[in-house]
Amino acid sequence: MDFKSIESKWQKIWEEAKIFEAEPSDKLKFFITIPYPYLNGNLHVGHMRTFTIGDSFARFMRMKGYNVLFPMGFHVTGTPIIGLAELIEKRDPRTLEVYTKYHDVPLEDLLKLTTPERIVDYFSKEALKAMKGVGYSIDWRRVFTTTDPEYKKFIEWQFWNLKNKGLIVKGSHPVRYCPNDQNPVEDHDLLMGEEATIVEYTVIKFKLEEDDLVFPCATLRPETIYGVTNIWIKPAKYVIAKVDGERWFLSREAFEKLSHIKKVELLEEVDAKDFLGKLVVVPIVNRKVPIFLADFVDLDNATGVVMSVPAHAPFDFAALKNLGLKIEPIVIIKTDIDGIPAEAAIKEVGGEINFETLEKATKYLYKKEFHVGKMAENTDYAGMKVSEVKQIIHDRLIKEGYGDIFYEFSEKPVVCRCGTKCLVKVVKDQWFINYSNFEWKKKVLDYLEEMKIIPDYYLEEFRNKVEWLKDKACARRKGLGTKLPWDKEWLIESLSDSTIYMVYYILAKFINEGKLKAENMVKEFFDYVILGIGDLDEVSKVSKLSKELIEQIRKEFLYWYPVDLRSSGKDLVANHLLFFLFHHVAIFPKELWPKAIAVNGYVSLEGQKMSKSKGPLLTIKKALSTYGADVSRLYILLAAEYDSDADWRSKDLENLASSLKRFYSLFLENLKKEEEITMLDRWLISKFNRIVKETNEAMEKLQTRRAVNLAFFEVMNLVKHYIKRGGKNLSLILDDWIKLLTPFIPHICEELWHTKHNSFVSLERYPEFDEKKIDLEAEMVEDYVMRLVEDIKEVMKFNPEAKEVYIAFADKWKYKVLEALKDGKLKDLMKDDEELRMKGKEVSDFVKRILKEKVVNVKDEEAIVLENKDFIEAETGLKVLIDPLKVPEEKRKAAIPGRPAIFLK
RNA sequence: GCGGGGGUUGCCGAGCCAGGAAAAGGCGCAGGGCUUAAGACCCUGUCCCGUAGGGGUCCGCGGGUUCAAAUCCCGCCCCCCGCACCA
Repeated sequence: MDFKSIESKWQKIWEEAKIFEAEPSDKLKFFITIPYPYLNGNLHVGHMRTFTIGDSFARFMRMKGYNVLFPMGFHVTGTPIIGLAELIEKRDPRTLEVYTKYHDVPLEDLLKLTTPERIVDYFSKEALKAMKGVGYSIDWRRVFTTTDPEYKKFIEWQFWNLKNKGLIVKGSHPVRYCPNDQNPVEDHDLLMGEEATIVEYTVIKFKLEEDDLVFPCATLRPETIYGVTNIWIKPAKYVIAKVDGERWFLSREAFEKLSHIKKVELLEEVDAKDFLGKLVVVPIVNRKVPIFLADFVDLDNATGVVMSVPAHAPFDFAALKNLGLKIEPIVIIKTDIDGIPAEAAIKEVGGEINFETLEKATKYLYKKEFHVGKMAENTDYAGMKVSEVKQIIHDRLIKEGYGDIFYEFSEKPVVCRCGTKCLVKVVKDQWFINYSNFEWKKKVLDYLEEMKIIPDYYLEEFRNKVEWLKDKACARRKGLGTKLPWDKEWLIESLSDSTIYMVYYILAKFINEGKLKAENMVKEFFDYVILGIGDLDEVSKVSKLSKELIEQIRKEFLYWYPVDLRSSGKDLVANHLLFFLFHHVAIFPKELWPKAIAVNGYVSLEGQKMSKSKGPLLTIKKALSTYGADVSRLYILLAAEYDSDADWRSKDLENLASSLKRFYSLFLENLKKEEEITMLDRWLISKFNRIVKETNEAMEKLQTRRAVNLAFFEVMNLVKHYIKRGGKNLSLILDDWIKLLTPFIPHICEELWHTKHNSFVSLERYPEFDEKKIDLEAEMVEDYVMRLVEDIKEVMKFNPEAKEVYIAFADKWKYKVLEALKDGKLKDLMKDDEELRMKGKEVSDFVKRILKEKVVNVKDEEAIVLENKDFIEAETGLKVLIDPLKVPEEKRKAAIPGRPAIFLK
């Protein structure tokens, strides 16, 4: 058999029969969406995981009787595609290598992709091919690309809507910036320092006693201002610069950095030594403290001027000690530490005074004081928590004119791909989406409690992320996309133009049919169709669309919306999925907010992380050509559950492929008609029915791994057992088994289904649990036989020479006692039954044992053994004889109902 | 640092939310079958002990609750992911 030809055959037939094209009907609808992929490369098996989970669920719901809409589009807005086009144009060797080697793009094709348009065109065709090749049940009439003119109209409408609601604001914020490229730098544009984050230092202005020269000390612990005893500068050259109308004493590096944040003017260069011993005034505290020199001061960190708090900063403590200066540390934070905290911290981590221990001690103390520390009596905030006071003092300093902010990287150096050291720049007059808006957040938080999050522990993650979300810059200077309609200098950033586009799938069908054009898509049109606002006659007039069409679109929108499930990779939790919620909550009435979100994990390759830009990468194209669609689908569903990561291992794929082949031929070999129904057949039906139940339960929770495990492997085990036991009527479950597997391996199932039927199994009803099919008797009998075989085999270990096995069943009285015990009438029985009373001890031992062991309760043990004699003999290689007399008495006595005595000879 | 997830038998990975199996499944390994042979496939075994169906020790570490804990509680150690203006 050739799975690949089966797959393309059914894909073609499905497409021709249009069975996945969804139209409103009187059935219950189910609208499932997966985030459209970003097309700066070919789709890979990571995409395949997310899409396959979605597709299996879409197929499952379809078979459950829902009218399922599963659409797809392509995301191309933003900068990476432009960047890629430039790199290809430049014939960048690394890019050419990655795209030919990992993205499977033939070199001749790749070399042509020198413009964003060609890249979009090329990869969208490839993506379409790949997705169709996996057999996704997508309604392809609704496909679109985010640079379509109609899409831009939609985005413009969305942004006007947000703006009118006051959710778009202007502001400034710090970004990582390359002074050479004069552009913000993204992670993948970095040579070094990807880990670095932007840290906000508080700058505290200490003024020189004799004039107004400012010593701006940068600190992460503004609350320690009460403990300042001196300030430190490095014995080196500094500069004096004009900053905000003041004269600041700064390192040369700090001056450079500051020049990107605010207007600064270099006044003169000075030598630190000239300031040694001069006095400065500590703001708020109004204490005069001296300036000292210290080598540990880093000119390239923040301002290059630091304040000294020996009681709470191990470096300061050690430096003062080293200088032999008699300066008394001032303790201003209380924890459980006695004495001087900095000193204690140094002791705690090892005592040696060197850079490493001081670093460790600093970290230790910072952590401790931040979490459990309280401000001491000699401060303005006695008794308050350090964690709270920190912010209060920071704000107070700025408010009173003694403070400022300085941004710095947490790790250094941070180097751009061009080789230049990056710095932090504050971008001004930027457009933001006002996610920090309290009421907006509140609405989202409240709604989270109502919606379904899969897996459920992600609810907590979402709550936290909503709290944490700050305003987001939503516009850029560079990239593909839609211009901000009220400020055409700016392009709407790509995470912001992809938040409510699920609406667009409903419009896209009409657009692709040519019924709806960009020129029709005016504000009134969207307002009416999406929000139900406006007058139909008026809307028809300004949009130049017929009233019928407008009404139809409105109706279809209301039929399909809201989104019932958005299923996505976990990388989108802290960004897209949040924005998706925020924008829905802001724009739509509550009944149109999304119902559920599901999150799945990544895929690695033989234990290695995949990377689009560095490799390794396995494209869907390659996976399909190597393993085929159904094998890949089954594998990726099985590889991991929920958000845990899956590891793609070719060895396992191969094994799975042969299992599928076995399944395929097993099916074809067992098509023949049923013979008489036996106890074993009843067992098969009963057990299968249990699996049907569990598979349904698993799918309802989107546990595809569990579902596949049950529907394929567990059933396979049943079938193997059944055949080994001599079962002849496998066809009893085959139809249902095929249906059970259709969401996962639709092509093979469709092929096998058509050996007997003319319908599409993709549209059949999914098997449901049927209580009546549970057959406890048949299950018990099977358990009994297998237990007996197991026991005989166990004993065979000790008597490998045995030729025969003698079986003796438990004495009659034991069955009587068991019955009575079950009915709770054991006491009565013992009273009435003379024989049992005689056996007092024996009876109580027996009762103890059956309470401990699970008793298989079957009716006629002898009949069962006789019926299965052939099987037992075949399994054990022993001759089975029912002859109590040949079984030694002590063994016979040990027999209990359901577990006969056996004796090997 | 903050937040989320996790540490299970050689490996991967269920089970733990609803406490009562040496602990599913797969891989690997060993033995057997099949085959001219290899591969594939099928069967059996895979913590330790045991000449009778049994016993013992196990689920990051250390405590606790319980007749009973991988499963509940407390403390500790370690690992992974996110922290943005970027898709």
